[in-house]
Amino acid sequence: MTVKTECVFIKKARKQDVREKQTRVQRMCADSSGSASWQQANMPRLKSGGVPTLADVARASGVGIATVSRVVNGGVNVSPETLKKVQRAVRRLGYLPNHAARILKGGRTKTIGLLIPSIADSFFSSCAGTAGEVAQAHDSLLLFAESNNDPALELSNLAVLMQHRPDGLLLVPSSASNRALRLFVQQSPVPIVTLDRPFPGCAAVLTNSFEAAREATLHLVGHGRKRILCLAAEPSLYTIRERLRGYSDAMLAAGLPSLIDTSLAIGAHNAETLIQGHLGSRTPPDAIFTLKNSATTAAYQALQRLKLNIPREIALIGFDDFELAGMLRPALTVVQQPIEDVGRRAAELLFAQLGSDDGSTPPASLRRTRLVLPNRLLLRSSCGCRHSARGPEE
Amino acid sequence: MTVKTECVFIKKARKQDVREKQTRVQRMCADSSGSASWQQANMPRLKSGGVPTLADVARASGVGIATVSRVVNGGVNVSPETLKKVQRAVRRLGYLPNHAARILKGGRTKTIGLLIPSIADSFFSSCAGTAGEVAQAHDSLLLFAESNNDPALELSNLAVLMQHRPDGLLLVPSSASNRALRLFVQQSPVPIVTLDRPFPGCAAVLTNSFEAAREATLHLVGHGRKRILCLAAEPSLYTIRERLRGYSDAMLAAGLPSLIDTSLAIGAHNAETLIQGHLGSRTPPDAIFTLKNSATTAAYQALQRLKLNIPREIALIGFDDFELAGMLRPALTVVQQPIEDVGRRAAELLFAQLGSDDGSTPPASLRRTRLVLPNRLLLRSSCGCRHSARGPEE
DNA sequence: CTGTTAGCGCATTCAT
DNA sequence: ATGAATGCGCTAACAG
Repeated sequence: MTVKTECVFIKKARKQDVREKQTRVQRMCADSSGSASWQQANMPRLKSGGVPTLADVARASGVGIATVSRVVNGGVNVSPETLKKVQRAVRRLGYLPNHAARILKGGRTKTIGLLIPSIADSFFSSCAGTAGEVAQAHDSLLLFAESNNDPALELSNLAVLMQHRPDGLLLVPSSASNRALRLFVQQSPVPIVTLDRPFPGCAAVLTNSFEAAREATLHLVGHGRKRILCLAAEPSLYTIRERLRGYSDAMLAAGLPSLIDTSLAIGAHNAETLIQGHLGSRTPPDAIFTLKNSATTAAYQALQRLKLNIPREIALIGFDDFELAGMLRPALTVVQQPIEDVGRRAAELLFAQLGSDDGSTPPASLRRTRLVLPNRLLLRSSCGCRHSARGPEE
Repeated sequence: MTVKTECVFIKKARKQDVREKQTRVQRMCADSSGSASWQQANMPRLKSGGVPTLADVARASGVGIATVSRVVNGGVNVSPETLKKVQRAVRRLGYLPNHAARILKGGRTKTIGLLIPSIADSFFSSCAGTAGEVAQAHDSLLLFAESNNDPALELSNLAVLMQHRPDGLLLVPSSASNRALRLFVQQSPVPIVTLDRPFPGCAAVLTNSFEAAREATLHLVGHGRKRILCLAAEPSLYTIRERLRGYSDAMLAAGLPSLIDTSLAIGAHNAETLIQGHLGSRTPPDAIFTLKNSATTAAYQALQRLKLNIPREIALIGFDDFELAGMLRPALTVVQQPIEDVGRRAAELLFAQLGSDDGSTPPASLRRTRLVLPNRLLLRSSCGCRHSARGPEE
């Protein structure tokens, strides 16, 4: 017994040591009188050392631990007096329930994992924003991780994410053919909703890239453009592929030859050389359709430098709107994605699958839902349209 | 005993029920032969029902629970054979350590709380991005919450955040005079680093708003501008106040009258009316200095609509660079903030305070560190400078 | 090298 | 209305 006492003491001492850095109040007990009451002297030492716990509040308010728990969880079956008393202690000690302990009891963790290529990308940060709103409405927090579109990183970060036992997952899969990810999805213990790109076995919230690209291309065709250059980077991405498909489909339908260049890399300089190359060919393009925001700005920039008149000499349509697209000279015609809706709807779909806290089982059909949000061709000037500069959205 | 058995059964059944949605494999035990071995029939049911645990892996690989733990944590003091055996079981079951349980043992949670006004704001999402990189380097995850610059929301979301016991906090305080937040900071069990705005008692990573605003204003003065209108929204924010101070200081030094309008709200339309008002006055401005990104674009837009020539009729300098600032006609001169550094340095500072996992106590001086990163006046054309269109950064 | 065990803080049951 | 006791999954301190 003495041995055990000794052990306990050592343990407490260590813990004390560890928490010292984090602790504001250090109720000393070095002066505890003798060893007769080591337990009494010890108890408060340990308990008050770190972050306050239920037990601390219980002791401070002179009630049982269960009572405090009841108070914290809504205060049912607690007499008004004790309620007050405990609440005061809670405030005084700055008690906050330890989420980890709650999780361990098996309930929801009230967190949603969000795995996206990059939070610095405005597309994804917008999604994250609206998804976060929805999460907040469900009293949940967002747990972020980035994949950089790198399947390996994606997987490892996914593992880290899952260790935190999120209730569900919002995912922008780097590739649909990722074997390991596929496996993970199949045996995922929590519902997964993908954004922007589909993944087999997952619910998904997408935009109709194909149709929008098709429409945009046909719009250029309608302006009499014959040689429409389609400029893109990262053709491995689902959205890019779909847009390429839409472009090709339209060109085919119009009986025009597809001009696709997916060799565009990051950086405007490359774009300029690249575009210059195309312009110098014996059959130069009379329009450019860019499939990505960075491509759009790069192309615009390059055309500016080359002193080409937009849209007279060469028309331009970009995929994805951006804040200043309407402020440029000429204002850019773009395909506008309902970005914020993507994040919001995805989060809503996820929480729908989670069900309403109680044991209600939501319809299994949700697990395969595929939501395709419509894009919109935002006509401004760069496509050749005569655009009044005073549109409502500028 | 029978009663207890009954209870246990019910409990398991409930848990089973709850986890049913999340479970892929449902090893049935409804056909378990008789009730003689209900416990045996029950054990595997529970254990294999939900997410696999250490015990599951232990059973599957025929070793003890501690051994599995050792394997998972680096595999020291484990024979090569058992190592293989356990690792196989881990993979087969798809075991992932339950983070909550680890937390409960008192260690680091490997999460950093990030409380920012809005993740959709490119400034903060960039910060978040680099902060996330740092976190990832420290094997940590970012836990996001938004405040919308609303002290009340900030506080409540802070509470939610803290329940997850992050190891530290990255905070963009909505206001330095928030009493409750002050109190929280004082007794926070974890280190806090603020970004973009200081807060008493916290380490902070800022940019030199005052000096930069002063410099920008003086630059306009140097171009011979006399009536420089300073346009801003949300003058309650620290950064805006500092920039206003810098502007005023410069104007005073130049012997010019300060023209400040902080009534700018969100939305370009308002800006136009507002600017029109100023232009119609008997002493119209010959330059505008905007203190915020949205103000800059709004002003630019308004000037475009009013057909005013920039910079001939009116010069423009904005605070905060943005992607297309160099692509506009004319290219905008702006104060460029080291946004990504802010996030990175703040995170680094936080982890420095956290110490290197072991018990090493980092210098207490870190807790009060105030890092002021230099802004840079990026001269383009809108200020009146003759700007070669082929600068390296365009 | 390996298994057994004691809590971490909490919600929950059961007994009062 | 209240308190004591249990166990969630895990790590760390032991005993073999």
